[in-house]
Amino acid sequence: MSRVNHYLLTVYELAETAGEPVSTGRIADSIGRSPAATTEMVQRLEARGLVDHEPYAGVRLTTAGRDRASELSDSYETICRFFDEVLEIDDHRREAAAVVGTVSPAVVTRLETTLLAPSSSSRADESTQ
Amino acid sequence: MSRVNHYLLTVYELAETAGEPVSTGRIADSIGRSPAATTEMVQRLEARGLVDHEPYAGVRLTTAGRDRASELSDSYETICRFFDEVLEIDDHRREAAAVVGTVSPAVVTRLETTLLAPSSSSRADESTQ
DNA sequence: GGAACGGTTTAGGCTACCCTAAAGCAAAAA
DNA sequence: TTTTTGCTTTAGGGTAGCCTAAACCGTTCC
Repeated sequence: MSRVNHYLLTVYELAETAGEPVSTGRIADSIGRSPAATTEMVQRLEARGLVDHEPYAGVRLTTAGRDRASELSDSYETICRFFDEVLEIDDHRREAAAVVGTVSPAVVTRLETTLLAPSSSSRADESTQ
Repeated sequence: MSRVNHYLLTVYELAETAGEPVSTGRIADSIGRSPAATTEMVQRLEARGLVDHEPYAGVRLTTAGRDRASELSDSYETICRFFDEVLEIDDHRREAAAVVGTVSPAVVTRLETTLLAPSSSSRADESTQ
């Protein structure tokens, strides 16, 4: 996904688990980039109105940022489940993170449908047999 | 996919349909970039040993380039079919182009399996009913 | 042969991202 | 209160990709 989306989703997840404000260091660790690169990207997120950044303290999602991150998170979850349950990919989280934001909402919607109607070849059947 | 892969696959497809050498102008039109950007990328492909570039004439794939492009093409076809036949995405070519090279070979392999065992909710069943 | 034309390449410049090193800040320790 | 410490930000620099405008090349046409 675009770098911006990746950072935004990361902030969202960290905010959910550890609360706000989220420090740039935490984001950097989580996303595997240098603190400097993270500060820079945080400033870009702020310029787009997705987060509020208080220097040396951390960031908080704006309403717009939270909304967008939430959608991203839903898409991520769907893709993740598809990779895990249908395709049985070991590293489904990484794979999902790579494609979320790359595929259109239409693809995500159709994947959701697929998850609701499990194929005869998927592991998702296990619970229905 | 990475830009390099996108250009490489495009060269491969154009070479298949119109033969070599492939002009940079053709590549530019096909990929939707300026001729200048295309020349630049062609030089990068050449630096990586994927194509031979004769200035003002065009490019020819090297053996390494053709091999890699061929794999890319197979992955693209698989993803394309999945998006078309299983997810029924209208713009499946564009969507597929966006994710090929982003997902791992493991995902492509598993998608192939899925295509061989169509789900009850997919259009792929039409031919089997 | 020479000029005009169309496609190609080079020049110069821009944004997005990333890094390391240095500077800055705030909170804890002395 | 001063110093130390740890995290954050800024400074400076690099690569990938893209663009427009200008220079360039080969071919075609006079």
